[in-house]
Amino acid sequence: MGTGYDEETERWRARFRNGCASRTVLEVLANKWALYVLSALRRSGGPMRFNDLRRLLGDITQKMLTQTLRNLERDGLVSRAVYPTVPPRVEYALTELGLDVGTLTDAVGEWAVVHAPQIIAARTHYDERAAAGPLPLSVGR
Amino acid sequence: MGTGYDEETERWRARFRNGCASRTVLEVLANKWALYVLSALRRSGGPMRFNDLRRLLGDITQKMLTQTLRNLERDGLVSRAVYPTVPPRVEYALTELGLDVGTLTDAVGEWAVVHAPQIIAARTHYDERAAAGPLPLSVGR
DNA sequence: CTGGATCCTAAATGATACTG
DNA sequence: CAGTATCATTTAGGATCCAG
Repeated sequence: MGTGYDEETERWRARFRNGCASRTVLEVLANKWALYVLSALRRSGGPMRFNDLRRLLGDITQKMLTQTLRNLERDGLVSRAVYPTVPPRVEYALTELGLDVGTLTDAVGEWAVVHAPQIIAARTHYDERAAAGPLPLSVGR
Repeated sequence: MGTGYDEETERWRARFRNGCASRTVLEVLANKWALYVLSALRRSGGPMRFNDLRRLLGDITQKMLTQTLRNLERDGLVSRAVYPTVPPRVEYALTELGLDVGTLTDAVGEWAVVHAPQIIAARTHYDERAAAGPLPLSVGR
């Protein structure tokens, strides 16, 4: 027994049932701080220490910075170098993969500067209509 | 009194303090189902009814499909047309903006098919090392 | 200086039952 | 058919304190 879908459709469905590559990438980037940490490391052009990042990012807590850096390290975008001096010195830098993801975030950024305003506008418009009470009956277009 | 950063750095910090456009876009796309719903509507090339989407997506619940569609509609990516027949008939389709976001998700997809395997590999490698116990002392590299 | 450990709140997701 | 409402569970994010 099949599912009632043709083979091409089945392939399309299978693609996201077992983990879609696009979503893996989006999950890496879409948490609250990842983009900013990557951007900071990119801007510096070299390694940055923990507290330099912390100060630059301003209102990130230690915990979230640690967590974000750990995730980026785990995903291979950031490298972590520990110098066992006292006081300790830890430097974070982009890996090749982390550098490469910059081409993608640039693409996102370019699309965003053009279209994010439209999204915001649509959102505002939608919220205003919703606040005005239930629609009379949106028939067709 | 300033913050101790130069003007260019201050501009960089300000950019994400009050809402970064890239993050707005990522937040729209990075929930569990948005990408798949957009992809389904794109594939169909025309409007789709609620239960057609539901069946095609397979294991999405009614609630999550409704929620995802509402958000996409609110953000201006999807349009909703209600035909007050009985039983009711509701059709969802991509707006121009929703169609346009396809160029972005394509870019994400292309980067992803090349690099997601590297991310997965890095992750596995990291987890294996972590499971092997605390590292002896990672000096430098 | 770096960051681990804990406790807490809020948000996302999901299961289930009900309705015009 | 296309939802809404409710409750439970999971995950993300954050505040605070402590330690090598």
